[in-house]
Amino acid sequence: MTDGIANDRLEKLAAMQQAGQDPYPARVAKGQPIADLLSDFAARTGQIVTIAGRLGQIRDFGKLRFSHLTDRTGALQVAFQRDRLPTFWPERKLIEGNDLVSITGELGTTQKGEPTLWANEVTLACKALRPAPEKWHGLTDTEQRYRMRYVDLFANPEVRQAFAQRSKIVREVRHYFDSLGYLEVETPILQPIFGGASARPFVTHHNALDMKLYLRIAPELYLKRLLVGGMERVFEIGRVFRNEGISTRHNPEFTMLESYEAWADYRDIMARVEGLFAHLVQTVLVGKSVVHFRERDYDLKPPFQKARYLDLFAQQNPGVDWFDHASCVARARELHLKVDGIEPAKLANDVFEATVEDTLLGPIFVHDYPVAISPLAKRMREDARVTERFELFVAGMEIGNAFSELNDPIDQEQRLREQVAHKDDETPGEIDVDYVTALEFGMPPAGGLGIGIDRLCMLLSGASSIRDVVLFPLLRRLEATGEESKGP
RNA sequence: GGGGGCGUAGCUCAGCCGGUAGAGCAGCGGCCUUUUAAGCCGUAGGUCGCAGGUUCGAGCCCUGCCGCCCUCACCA
Repeated sequence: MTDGIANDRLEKLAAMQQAGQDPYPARVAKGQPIADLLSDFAARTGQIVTIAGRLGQIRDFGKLRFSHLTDRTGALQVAFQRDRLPTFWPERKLIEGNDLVSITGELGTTQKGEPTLWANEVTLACKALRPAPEKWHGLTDTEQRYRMRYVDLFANPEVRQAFAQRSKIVREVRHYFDSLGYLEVETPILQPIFGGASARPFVTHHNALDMKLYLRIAPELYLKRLLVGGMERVFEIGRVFRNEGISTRHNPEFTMLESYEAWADYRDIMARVEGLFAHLVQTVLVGKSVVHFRERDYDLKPPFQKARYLDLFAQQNPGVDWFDHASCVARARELHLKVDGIEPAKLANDVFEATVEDTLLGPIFVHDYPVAISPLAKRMREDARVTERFELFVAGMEIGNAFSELNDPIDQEQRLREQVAHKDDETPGEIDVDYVTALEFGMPPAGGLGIGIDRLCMLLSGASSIRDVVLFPLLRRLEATGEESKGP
């Protein structure tokens, strides 16, 4: 396993150990945040301070050497001067670029005016046995960046920044719902029956109970049980798992926000979504509501456009009746879509996706979806063929999905029964009877919402691939070779 | 699963028509007290993704495989 470890670094490590120095001390002098030092640097000139972090490449001038030290908040130049470091100087070469160090010294500037810490004391905090990637380009090979994200993160500051942004987005989403009196809850990830969406699940097994379990594809059915229980405003931000293809918009595990609010309908939830975006624009984007995503600009400042699902369908498919199977089949053939063995409702929706989705630059709310593709949504008062449901699209990408929740247990059971009857790989094999029972106890009228947090992050940070907002995207395991195959 | 692209030193990349494997950075040995992609001199570093094949000769051509990226399909 010494592959990639430079020999000279091992030699330096051995030299230090021989000299009685610990290359991996448990504790070193803690550093002050570099950003704090830089914020009022002029006033701090002459102060003795300690900073700690990773050392950059060293620029050597004989009796003077420069480097930069990076911590979580920023980077500061460090100068090592022979005359200031009588004991450290002879062994200065044992500490090199990419090592983690704690340095105490005096703040000052160089002749060129660069803020600099003039080191008086240097302590190795951790010897790095592998060098940093190339200083100018960083790590660019995408495969390496994903497989060794830890290197990507320290070598490419903009990557650190992107994930700091993700953290901020999640925090502000949480803050928004919190401020509306929603309770944050956690529901089962291991589920005996999967439901709440349409996707193939990951399957696992509990040994002690000898029970088949699924990793959740959505938390929906559990969250709505909480509405029955009187928790009138709840939300969950958590991982869901879908055993589907991988693409720039799909990772097998991703983060979903779901929220449910009693005594609200989908119109109220639409307002909540706009409120959420207004909040994110203000906090995360600091007022700059236009984001650049995949070669285009999008203004995320509400209010958003609205359009009926069936109107959009009719616009792009003139003369085609969504509810008439024969006419949808003809249109699907025209579009070279798969027709055989596809449920009529799914086929009609496939036509919608093929013809409409790409045109939804948005942000736009598409609303009033047909019942057949909305098994958990309440029917519209005016037209029982469609439901009170909307999806939010930006850049042709589905960001959110919401509806007035179906709370009629009899209608719900019927729809679940139909689903199971037309079961495919993505339908639960059985009805979640307990969920129907819960509805029988009475669930208040409510509006629910689901938002893909990863896609939201993509949009807000302009990342064109979901892998750029997921720290450790799923990759195929590399074939173990020889001794590397030995595991713990 | 289909189509396209890529894989060469630790990193970033060259490598022409098939003819001894290259550079920069990082490293190592020197010189240098104000650099910040420091500079200069010297030095070391390779299973060219893997396995076959064609050829006098393969990083380059052919076949298969592995991995990654893009794209289409799939994925409400």
